[in-house]
Amino acid sequence: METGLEAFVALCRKSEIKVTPQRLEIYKEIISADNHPSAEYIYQNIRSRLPGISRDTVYRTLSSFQEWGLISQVPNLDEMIRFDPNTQPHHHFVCEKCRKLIDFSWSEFDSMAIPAKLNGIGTIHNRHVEIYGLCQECASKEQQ
Amino acid sequence: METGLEAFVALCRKSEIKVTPQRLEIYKEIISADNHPSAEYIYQNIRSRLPGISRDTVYRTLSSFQEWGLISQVPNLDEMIRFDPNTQPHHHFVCEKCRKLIDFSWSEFDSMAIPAKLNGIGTIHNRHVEIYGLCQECASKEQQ
DNA sequence: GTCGTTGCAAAAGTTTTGCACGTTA
DNA sequence: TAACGTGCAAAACTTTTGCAACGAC
Repeated sequence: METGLEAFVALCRKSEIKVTPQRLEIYKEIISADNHPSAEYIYQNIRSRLPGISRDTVYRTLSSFQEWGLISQVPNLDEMIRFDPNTQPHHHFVCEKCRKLIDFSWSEFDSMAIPAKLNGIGTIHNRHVEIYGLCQECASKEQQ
Repeated sequence: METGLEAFVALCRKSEIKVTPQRLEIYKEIISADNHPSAEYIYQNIRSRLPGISRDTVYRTLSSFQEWGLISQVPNLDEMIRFDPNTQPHHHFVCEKCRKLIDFSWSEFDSMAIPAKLNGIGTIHNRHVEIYGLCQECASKEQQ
């Protein structure tokens, strides 16, 4: 925890990023929360310590932290909900550029034993793979 | 296509669900679109054929279709973006009830060859597993 | 003092809800 | 005709943006 904060301040000094109370609190909240918080959750939790903070500071700071490689976004397809006429369990290839989704099956994965570390984690219902990359169309456009 | 539509009408008749022009168009759009469309995409595409249709009909119909098992939602953690202080590639266990996320690594999966079917699909950058279930806390509450 | 950051306010975009009217069976 | 479905309008909620004031270095 301490180490994380110190590393943050050191990185800022080195990278000419200004250290502000808001950034410190947001960073502290993310590394101490164990639930992969959302922007709104962070905002609500910080308000008691920094009463004047505004939502947009939280959003902008999180966006900056991502840019600087301090945090990452939990993989999520889109901000929009998308629908699938295939109601059977299956996996997805996701084009990072055009967001096209291609279904595929992977029986070898489906029948694979789950890591031993997950034994006491709870009840497992199903599993899903997402493979990210560029689809053929986008990959060929990229080369031009 | 035809078969899908006929099956839809048959299911409706059997289940005392009313067949309306809006429902038919929305269903047709989903099964013919190859891109796992969003509600907004479906709305925009149907408007030319059903000029009077409203957004909320599309949303409510999609919600009904899900309830009836005709379509599924593409797996997505939440409507909100969530952040992760762990910037290394890793996988997630997702509790379906409290939405808690637990990180885990799975080197056996990471080094597994990707299905041959995906060979010509494009450029692959990375892959991510999501395991869905109930965490220990929620599973024990469930039993009570 | 300079320039990056912040707060405020407003807006954009997705999704939900209440209510009166229309339509299906 | 009875019950369900739809359209309209408004609202809730997450996220983004423009601008003036503030604060870190």
